Amino acid sequence: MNPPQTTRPSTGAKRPTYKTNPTTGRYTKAAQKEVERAEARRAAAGESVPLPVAVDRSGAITGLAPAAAGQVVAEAIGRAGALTVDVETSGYPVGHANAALRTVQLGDEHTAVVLDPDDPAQAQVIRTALAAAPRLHAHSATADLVPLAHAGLLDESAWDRMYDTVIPAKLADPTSTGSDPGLKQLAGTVLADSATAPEADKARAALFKAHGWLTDTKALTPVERSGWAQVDSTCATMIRYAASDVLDTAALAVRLPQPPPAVTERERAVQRITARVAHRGLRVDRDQVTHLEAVHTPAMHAAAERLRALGVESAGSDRQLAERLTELGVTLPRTQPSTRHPNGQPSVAAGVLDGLKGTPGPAGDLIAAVLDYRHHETVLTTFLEPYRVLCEAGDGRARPTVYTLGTDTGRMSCVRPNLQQLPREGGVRACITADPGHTLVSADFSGVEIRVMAALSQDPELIRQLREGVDLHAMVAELAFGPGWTKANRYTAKRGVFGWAYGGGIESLARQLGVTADVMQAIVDALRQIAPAYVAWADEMKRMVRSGATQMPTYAGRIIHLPRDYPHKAPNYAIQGTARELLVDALLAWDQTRWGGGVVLPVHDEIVAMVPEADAAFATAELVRCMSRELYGIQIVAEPSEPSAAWRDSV
DNA sequence: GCACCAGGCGCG
DNA sequence: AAAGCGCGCCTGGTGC
Repeated sequence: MNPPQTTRPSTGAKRPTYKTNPTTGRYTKAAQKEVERAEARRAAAGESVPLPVAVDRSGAITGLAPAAAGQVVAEAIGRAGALTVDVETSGYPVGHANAALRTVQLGDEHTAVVLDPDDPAQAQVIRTALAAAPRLHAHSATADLVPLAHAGLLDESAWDRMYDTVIPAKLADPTSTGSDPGLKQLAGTVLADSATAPEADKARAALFKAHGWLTDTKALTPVERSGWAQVDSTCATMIRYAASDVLDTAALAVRLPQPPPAVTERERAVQRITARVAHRGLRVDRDQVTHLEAVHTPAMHAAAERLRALGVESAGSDRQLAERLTELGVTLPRTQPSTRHPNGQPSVAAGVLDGLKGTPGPAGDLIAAVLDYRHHETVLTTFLEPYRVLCEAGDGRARPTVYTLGTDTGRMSCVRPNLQQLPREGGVRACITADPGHTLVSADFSGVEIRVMAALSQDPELIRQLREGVDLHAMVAELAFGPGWTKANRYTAKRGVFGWAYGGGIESLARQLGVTADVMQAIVDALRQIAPAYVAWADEMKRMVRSGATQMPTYAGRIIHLPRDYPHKAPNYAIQGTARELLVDALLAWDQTRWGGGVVLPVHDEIVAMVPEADAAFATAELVRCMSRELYGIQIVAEPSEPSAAWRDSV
């Protein structure tokens, strides 16, 4: 093994020459400032050390030859029996023109080696180490494995060996790990004083600030503004920052409480399945994006014009809107009090405005215009524009990351882009398409919440209704509104039942539903009469939390951590968390079919999967089979959608 | 000019 | 005492 090189001072860029005053020979004021700024930047960056380097927990940096780096990594694998991996990128998503893998960090909790993947010798070290490690650790592994796979440094089979620290972190009681699963916060909470990441991140932030670079970059952030793209990866500050993630992740891997192996394996399996969409992506139909933009853009502008004519200059300003509506004689409710607004602010939310839609005169026109404006604005800015950017700045594919334990109930979440929140109507979903020769099949659980309610509470009446296909919401509507109940009454009853089942108060729900407290009370009385065992079960859940029992095991063995300070949330956590396990089981079952290796997208109670065109009908039937099962004697049922090359509206 | 918050809204 | 639940992303507005 080569002896480690000693750390050496910066060889950085040549210092620029500055203007001096010709008579005095001194720097001008502006030049003086420039000198100071350059000095501050150098100080924030620290010395520069060519990669690869090794970094220990004290932050000491040791320069290495590539072969020696491989040796240090091999020793870490030997010590830990696993390799912790982390990467730094340019901050742009894979597929984007500016996407780049900048450094790769490998090691254990004692030593992290920072490598430059652009150097062929170091790339080989990375490849060899990643292939050799019997186990891999990362925190939020998708962010590391996807860029590594795209750089050809590993393949998706690496998931078979990945033990993501997010899994034990999110399975643990959030009061012990903090609600934010981000590594910096988690390391600070779990590792306390021995954490290296929080301080390293502070230094990194100071460096970005000294250069005026952005931390929070978007797809359209100019590359010269992005700190992640611009920063010198060989400066001590970035080396320590990069290394700290490995050091802390490796430490977390051995310190986080380990769930039962069967639970861990189940979570690893579903993470592997949902990671495919992040690796391979789904094709965005640019023509559909263009078509919808051509509809929504002029409509939004027209609505903004109407708003101006009615006295609201800035169409997106809720404050101006509230002011104008008040001038026109409308009384608005107030939002929740906060530190900034101790009395709340006048609320102009859709729920409020919907109830005022019929107001005669300019106020009514104003409300109609703003609801119209908001709709078009949301569709354009939240969905269509980001999709267009994926086509123009990227390769036309959306590669969302699915967080399989994204929420405190255990539900999954989805980011960059969040394909779980696409409008059900209006053709936005059709922007997401299958690859040529393939089709999207999908199915959703029917009435899964009510079925889980019945399963958990074992309410005999709910069970009977589900078996006989009786409409609970219609029964509630009949009891609450009388025999002449309407479809609208049934919808109100449905919202009331779920709202109350999840802990809502009569007054607050009545306000949300736009009914009197008496009507809301009648809905609740009806539910109590129809499903008393369910109501008793919900009460018992809350009582348990109040008495300190906050751990509810699901049928799959995962513990749902009920929020100690909010007993009224317990029934919802139990139901939502149990329904999540049904989704996991369906994904695991789907993975055992012949389409198992393909791209899937879970959407809480729906699964979308890409399959070869010719298989559409059979695959749909199989997907329904994978989603169907029995839960505590209750049939869990799935409803297929028509297969299609583009994701279909859901109504 | 950036980071952060609140309100709002998309989904389940 | 009472509190519908869970998310992610957008804009406007504020504060540094």
